[in-house]
Amino acid sequence: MGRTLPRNDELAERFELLADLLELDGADAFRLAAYRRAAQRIRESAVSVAGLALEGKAKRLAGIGGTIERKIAELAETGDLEALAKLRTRLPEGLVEVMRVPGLGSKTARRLWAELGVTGLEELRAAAESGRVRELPGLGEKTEARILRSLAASAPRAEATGRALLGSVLPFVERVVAELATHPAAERVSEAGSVRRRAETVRDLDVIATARGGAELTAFLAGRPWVVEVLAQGPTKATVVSVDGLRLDLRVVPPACYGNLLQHFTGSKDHNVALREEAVRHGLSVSEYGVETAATGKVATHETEEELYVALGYEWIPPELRENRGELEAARAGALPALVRRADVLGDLHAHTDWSDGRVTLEQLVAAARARGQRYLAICDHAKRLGDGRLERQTEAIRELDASLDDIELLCGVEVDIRADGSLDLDDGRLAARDWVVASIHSGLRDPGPELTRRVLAAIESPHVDCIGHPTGRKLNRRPPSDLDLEAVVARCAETGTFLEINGQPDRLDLRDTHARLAAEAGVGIVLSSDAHSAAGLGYLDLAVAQARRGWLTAAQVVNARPWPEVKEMMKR
DNA sequence: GCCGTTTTCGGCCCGACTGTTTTCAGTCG
Repeated sequence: MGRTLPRNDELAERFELLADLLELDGADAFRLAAYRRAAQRIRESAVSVAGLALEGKAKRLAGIGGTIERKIAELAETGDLEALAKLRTRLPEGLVEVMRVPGLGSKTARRLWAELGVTGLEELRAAAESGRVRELPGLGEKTEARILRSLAASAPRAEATGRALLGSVLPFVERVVAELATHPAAERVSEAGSVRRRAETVRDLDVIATARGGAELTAFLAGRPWVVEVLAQGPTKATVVSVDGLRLDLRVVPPACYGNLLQHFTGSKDHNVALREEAVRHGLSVSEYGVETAATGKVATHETEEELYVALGYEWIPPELRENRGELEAARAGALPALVRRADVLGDLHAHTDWSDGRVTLEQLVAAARARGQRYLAICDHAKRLGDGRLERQTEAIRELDASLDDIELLCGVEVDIRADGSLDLDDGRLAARDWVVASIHSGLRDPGPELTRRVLAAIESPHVDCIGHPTGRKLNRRPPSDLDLEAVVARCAETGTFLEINGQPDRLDLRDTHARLAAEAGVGIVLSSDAHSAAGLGYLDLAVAQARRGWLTAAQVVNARPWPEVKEMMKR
């Protein structure tokens, strides 16, 4: 085998840089948009796009044509792009950062370079501090002050990604929606934006409402005790900052176009752009205020999203699918999947107690699971904490508790480590006696892809391993996914009948949406897990369900959307 | 640069806000 192929995120980064430099170079805006669309498509792809390009198959991805396919192949073969090298000789690369300063853009950045010699953030700061920025025609004192504010604010923040975990904000948004709904002036209130789409991380929070008296409702929001700062407040809009530093936008809209506005503010941007482009081809112009028929100039409004999508020729599309990943075509054909719902999931197959690193007793965890209506629960404490006969004693405790309960079935599971050599940290005899076995990698996550892949494939070959836990080992905002060859893992899971997990821990959500979709389409059973280490942690199952829905999964593709006896029949052993 | 149920050429979502302007360009979501 020759050089290793560039990863999708590495390819995407190259094309994003290419687009930025082209923008600074004054290239046609549609060309830049094409590179950026392609970059996003590559980043989201569940399969190696470099691999596809070398086989001439990358063109199958929407937004990638012959030119970009050749450039991907060039990157895979030479490690660089001629186009990029050429631009670098013409433009200072630091100008990209200047362009990124809020309020500035490519045009302004280019002028700052051409007229003041600014080639990076340091020179920008110096130019602003010495009052030279305000001397350029079209720029003034306010712009100069804003640049200095942005530079001061962004320096310490550079480390953080600035995006909050869905799991950490969702309960808050739900509380805000409920609070607003209790106000007498409120009529309809809904979450919107990336939270409504259940994106794994979000930058800010959006809520929209209809109301008799918008000013009253925005004033009510601004006066909530958890609000520490009011950035804007008027009759139709308020922006506040919460004690946790979360920015929340409330928009109050007329009832007649509630559907149009909810759709608009739910996004995603890519979904809306694609939807509007398609509408234009049908002689319709879509905005947040309604749908205008170009020929007559008549504007139709829609009280609900359902009416809006139907008027445009689609089935209503669940928010989790609105990422322009094929949902518009499917909705037009009436071929959207019936997504798995929370109520479909009958049991939880991955939870911990204080027999290992959980923070609750077995009894407490089981009580919480019963309160949530779980019909079965697999106790999966770490094998390495269950030596010296503790595994056997825990088994007894689980069996005894199980015998005393008739509304829930308790399973003696285990989470085993996949060691560096691919072996498991529990012997075959004990593994065979478990009801359910999750195997996970907890070490060497930065090792080269081929090594990690060998380890996971070895675990898949074990007749006792039912499911691979948090397969890529990523921690959102903290640790990138490992270089595991997921395509190879998926293929072998499909052949052996091994399941893959969507781990619902807020910072894991692993598998991610596109990988789950790839695996399920290949016929691999997907297990939705809380990986709870506490009673409240059982609620992370909801996040796993959300991620599954973003991965287009139906109940039939979810292993634990079945009663336990049927799960047992699906298992490979 | 991509794309096609009019098109292989000529389109490419739509509106709000800001700062700097006398009518708009740039930026943002």
